[in-house]
This record gives sequence, structure tokens and C-alpha cells, in this order.
Amino acid sequence: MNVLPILKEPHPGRAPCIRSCAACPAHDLGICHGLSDAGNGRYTPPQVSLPASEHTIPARRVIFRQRDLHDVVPFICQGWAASTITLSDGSRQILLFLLPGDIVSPSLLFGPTASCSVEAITEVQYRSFKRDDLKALLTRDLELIEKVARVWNERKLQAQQLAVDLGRRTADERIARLILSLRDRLAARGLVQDQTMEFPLRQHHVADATGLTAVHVSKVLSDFRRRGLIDISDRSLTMLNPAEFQRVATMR
Amino acid sequence: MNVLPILKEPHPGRAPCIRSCAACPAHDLGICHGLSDAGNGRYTPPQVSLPASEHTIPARRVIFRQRDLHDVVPFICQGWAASTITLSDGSRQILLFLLPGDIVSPSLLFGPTASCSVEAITEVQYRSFKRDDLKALLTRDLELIEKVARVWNERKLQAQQLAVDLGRRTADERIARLILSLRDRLAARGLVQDQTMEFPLRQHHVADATGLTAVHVSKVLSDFRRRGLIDISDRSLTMLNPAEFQRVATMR
DNA sequence: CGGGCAATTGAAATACATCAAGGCGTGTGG
DNA sequence: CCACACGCCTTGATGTATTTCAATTGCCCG
Repeated sequence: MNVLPILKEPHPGRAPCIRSCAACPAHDLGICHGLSDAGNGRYTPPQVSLPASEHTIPARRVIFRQRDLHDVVPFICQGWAASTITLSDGSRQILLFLLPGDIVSPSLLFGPTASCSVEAITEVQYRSFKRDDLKALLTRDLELIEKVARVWNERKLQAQQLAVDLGRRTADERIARLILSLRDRLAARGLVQDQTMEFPLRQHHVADATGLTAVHVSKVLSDFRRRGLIDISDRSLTMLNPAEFQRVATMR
Repeated sequence: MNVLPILKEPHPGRAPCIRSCAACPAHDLGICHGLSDAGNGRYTPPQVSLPASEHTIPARRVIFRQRDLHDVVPFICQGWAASTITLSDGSRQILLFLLPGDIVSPSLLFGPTASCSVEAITEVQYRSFKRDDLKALLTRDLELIEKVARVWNERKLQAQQLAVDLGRRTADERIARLILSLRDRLAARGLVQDQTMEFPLRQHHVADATGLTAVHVSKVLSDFRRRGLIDISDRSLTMLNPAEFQRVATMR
């Protein structure tokens, strides 16, 4: 019946995400041979593979804490997570939403300290590789280093873009740009069809990512809906007027 | 007479900064033997050195533009610069102030595209190394890669911290934290003495870095002065009450 | 049936922007 | 040497985007 790769979430908190090894750096780097049951047709076998531990975490659970030390480098295989920083008064900033195929933190490749916490938004499945294994691989293949540098650089650009948005853009723009950037990242993984994408975020997630309050996010989203720009229902988002929505995001 | 390493700026726009090869990654990485006349006593000769081109840029001039391509990797030897992004409506976000001893952009080590523009604040002296030279060095010495990774990671952390500050902190906090972070970075280079440091920033620089307007920056700084927290005069800043100032920066 | 999370909506408060005017120091051209 | 413009900072009045507070609803779940 349901031919879309977007799965409706029957009960919030249950694995709603499609797997995407296609865009995963671990797959691209040739260190992961894909999830045991990832038979979505797009999968191609890699040349090498490293031993990995597989984990499944229910929605809303913290995966890693800010100050933890790790000797592993985790990759998201399935589900959405958020990379967050929490201030002492409890307010949070989400630095990045982690999607299937994202490395949790490139800096873990070189040191044991992650600078931020990671929380599961939906149920999350991830794979961890030993840092030492990965490092050994890097020393053997210098081209890998360039690939890693690209991934790392992309992450730095995301952080910079976020800073610009938070510093210089209005609430409307910030929210529209967040949605558009998620759409682009999902599209690159083949997870957008017909302007519709999975959208498991609560409004407080959007608020924490855009430096706003959940109340204000509600008002802005209502306004977007009233203007016929987007529709959000059943944990999925459809862009009804992509051109106009793009304009809202790019006002300045 | 003047025994402080803080030089007063007799005419705005003329080289006001102390050189600091001490904390420079180029020096640390052993690729730079220091400025020809950097005889400040802290200098120790390196093991290796690469050919470098030396440049001097007057204050207020753009050094690199957002979309330029480069086959060189520049390091700041002297003076302050700002790494900025400009939106189409002309508003700017300063992502980072570049101080003596800073690499302009670590991403230039691996690709020709810099994601942001760089503008001289004071007169700036910098050295450029050929990317190919540096890369060749990296392939020969794997320990260098780890050092580069550390520098790179620090830069990513700065971008993330900026995003948190812009997203979740008040104007008072943002400005106080900017000043404190500059103090810490200068102190690491031995450029702070007796709670006094060089401070060549105009208020519009502070505004562009904190996502505020110059008018509001003026009001906040006046308030800081009225409260006896800091004093800014003659392009230099003194922290009169460091403990209380720290508290302002860490309210949440 | 009760309780908790998520979303909505309106009213009031506030932090910051915008607008406007004036002062001060500095370089410049007559 | 003076007049003047210009960049930089300051200050006050006013406007507005966003927060805070509060009440209400629906919904899922125990």
C-alpha cells in the first residue's frame, strides 16, 4: 500500500526513520558494510569493513553526555537525534539535528571528548567503531584523511551558518531555513518525496534549534500554515509552496 | 619608558599589535621560523621551515573575499582581523576575531574555498604558505595531522560556542563573554598584563560579533563602565572587577 | 478517570532595534 | 589657521519582535 519511503509514525517514539547507508560517510569511507537488514535496493557492498557495535536507543533518551569520554566513534544508522548544549539555567541550544548517515561527532576521531550531548528524538539505531581502528585505517590511506577533512569541514560550515542565522535573522527566517536545510539533507539521502518528508520534531526542538521559545515557534508555524506555505501533520511535513517558502527564508 | 607589551596606538590604523609567534600553530608545527625581526625574547628557533610570502595590509582593508579561491594558507603574524559573513542586505556577522598567531582558516589546508571573508581591523601582517607544501609535510609526518586536527577542532568549538551565545544569551552576557574570550586568547599569547589588554575593536565590530546593533553595544558598555566593571580608553581595555565581570558573563 | 506532554491563543512585559540629534576628535582643503 | 566633513560614540524617544505568563484544549497512556 504505502509506496512512499516516508513511514508514518503510528505511535510517537517508535522507529519512524528509513535507513540510509547511501549517504553515510562510514559507508563512503568503506569501513561499514551496512546494516544487516538494510535491503532498500540502494545498498552497494563496500571494500573493507571494521568491527562495529550496534545499538538501539528509544526516543527521548540521552545517548551521550557533554563531558563523557569515548574511545568509539558512533554513526547514526536510523532515526533522528539532536546534538545539544545545555546551560546551567536549563536552557538548551541544539547545534545540529543528526540524520541517518551522519557521523555523531567528527572530533571523536581524534580525541575522546565530545563537546556536546546527543539526544535521541525518535528511536535511534547507531553503530560505533573503535577510534583506534579508524585511526589505524587513516594512517594507511591518506586519501581517507581528505574525505574525513571534507566531512569535518562541512560540520564546521553548519556551525558557522547556524551562528549567522541566530545572530542576524528573524524568527520567520530561522525557522524556514531550518526546515529547508533539513529538507536538503534528507533529499541528499533520498528521503524526500513529492515535497513531503518525515518530521518527527516537536516544536520545542525547533525552538531549541532556532534560539526561540516553543510558544513563539507555535505562532510562526501557525502563520506559515495560514499562508499556505507548509503543512505539518502526522509527524510529516509537506511544502505546499516551495518557491514562496524559499523566499521567506532568504529575505536578507 | 613604556615597559608594557601593550603598545598605545598613536594614529589609528597603524600597526598597534605585538607579534606573537609563541602561540602560532605555524611555529608550533615547525613550518615557520618566525618573523625576521621578531626579537621579543620568547622566540625559539624551529626545526623546519617552509618558504612563505609575507604581506602587510592596512587597517580596514579586506584581505580575502568569501568566494575567492586560494592555493595558500595564511597565518596572522601581527594585528587583529575579523572573519566575517555578509548577508545580501548588508548586515554582517563576525564569526571570529583573528589574533596574532591564528591560522586564518584551517579549511584552506584541504581545499581552496574559504567560507568567509577576512577583514583587517588594525594593520595586519601575515604569512602565507603554499597548500601543497603543507600537504606534503602532512603526508610525511602523521603527528602533524593530529596537531592540525586539534587546531581545527578548537575552531569548530569556537563556532559552536558562538552559536550557543547568540541563541541563548542576553546582550550583556554576549558582550561580556566576547571580551573574556578575547582576554583568554590574548593571555595565552602573553599579551595581557595587569588586567589590561589591547582592544582595537570599534563598537560596530562588537555589534557584528554579538548579533546586536552598535547603538545597543554602546549602551551596554556604558552600563559596564558605570558599574565599574571595565574601562576602555586609548584602544586598550582594563578589567577593573574581573570577578564580577565573570559573573555577568556566566549568569546562565 | 486522572495526569502529563504538546500545541494553541491572548494579554502583558521586556529586550532590543530603529530613528534622530548632538558632541568629540581628526584629517583635509581652502 | 580655520571651516568643514566624517567616523565614532552617546543619549533619549519611540517602535517592535519576542518572551513570559496564563488559561484552554486535545491526546495519549497508565
